[in-house]
Amino acid sequence: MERIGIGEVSRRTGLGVHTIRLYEDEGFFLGAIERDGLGRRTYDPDDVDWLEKVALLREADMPVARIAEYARLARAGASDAERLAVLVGHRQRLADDLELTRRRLALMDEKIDRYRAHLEQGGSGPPWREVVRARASAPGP
Amino acid sequence: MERIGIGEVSRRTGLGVHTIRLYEDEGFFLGAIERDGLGRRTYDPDDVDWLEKVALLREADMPVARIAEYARLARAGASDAERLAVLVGHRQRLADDLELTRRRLALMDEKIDRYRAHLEQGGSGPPWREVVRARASAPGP
DNA sequence: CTAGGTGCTCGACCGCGGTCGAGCACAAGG
DNA sequence: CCTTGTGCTCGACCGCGGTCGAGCACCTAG
Repeated sequence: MERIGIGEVSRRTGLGVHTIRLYEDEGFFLGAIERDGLGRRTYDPDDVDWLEKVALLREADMPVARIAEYARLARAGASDAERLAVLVGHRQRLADDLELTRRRLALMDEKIDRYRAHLEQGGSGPPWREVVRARASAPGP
Repeated sequence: MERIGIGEVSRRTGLGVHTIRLYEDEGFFLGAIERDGLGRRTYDPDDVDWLEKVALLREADMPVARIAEYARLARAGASDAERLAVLVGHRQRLADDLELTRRRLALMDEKIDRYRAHLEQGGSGPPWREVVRARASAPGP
């Protein structure tokens, strides 16, 4: 087993060294990361494989705490169902996000359509221009 | 024109008073909010109408800075196209978000499918169990 | 001896959008 | 007089996930 340094892990995974250390603090790894005689972290290729897996979960926007939980279950030898549930739980969150974004998009489309309709109907400006004018012509005390 | 206090605005819009003051600092309003003799903000119904509109933009997740820009354009009497562009720009961002979330969802689905396939194929655990076992049976120094 | 490379810890800072509390001022009403 | 209600400012704090820098230790090559 070759043992590699954090810089090499960074190069292989594309993660910054600060981030890798952070992930360790958050409990992402399956076991404790060993140190060499100088106190430097040393990783083996399995660590890197695992790290790439959890980094992929991050790319899927799984929250750090969720990933930590996932790793904790793996460490503790929890049932398959429990681990799977974490993945499925996040999938659900993404599905909800998708729906939320859809609604927001619909909202913007509605606003934009109204705006355009207003302009085409000969509106010389948005519905607020009058308000701005009123303020301009009647400045406060 | 009735002038109402910030508490009443809060009640009408559902926004917290802190938030309303924050929005003022961010430049959301079309004009300066007047104060009464005691230094308290007073709003008229037009302010509330406008505030409800920008709050709707927030519900569509438009960033505060973008809304501020939108308001600035309205104040400055910018062209319709400019104002519309802000809305359309945000619409685009939402469309991008939607696509991103779709990709993340696909990623999770793939992971989950793989996991399930692995279990059905008689795997007694996830592909990493071996790694965990190896660590457990050969604990470090 | 010095420079360069690798790594360490600790703590600050970033964006984002609130959210809260302390400590104050003032008015109305019992 | 004292309470209650309303509001003010200023600055701290939250979650989230990094990202960075300072100051240090140590090895190796020239």
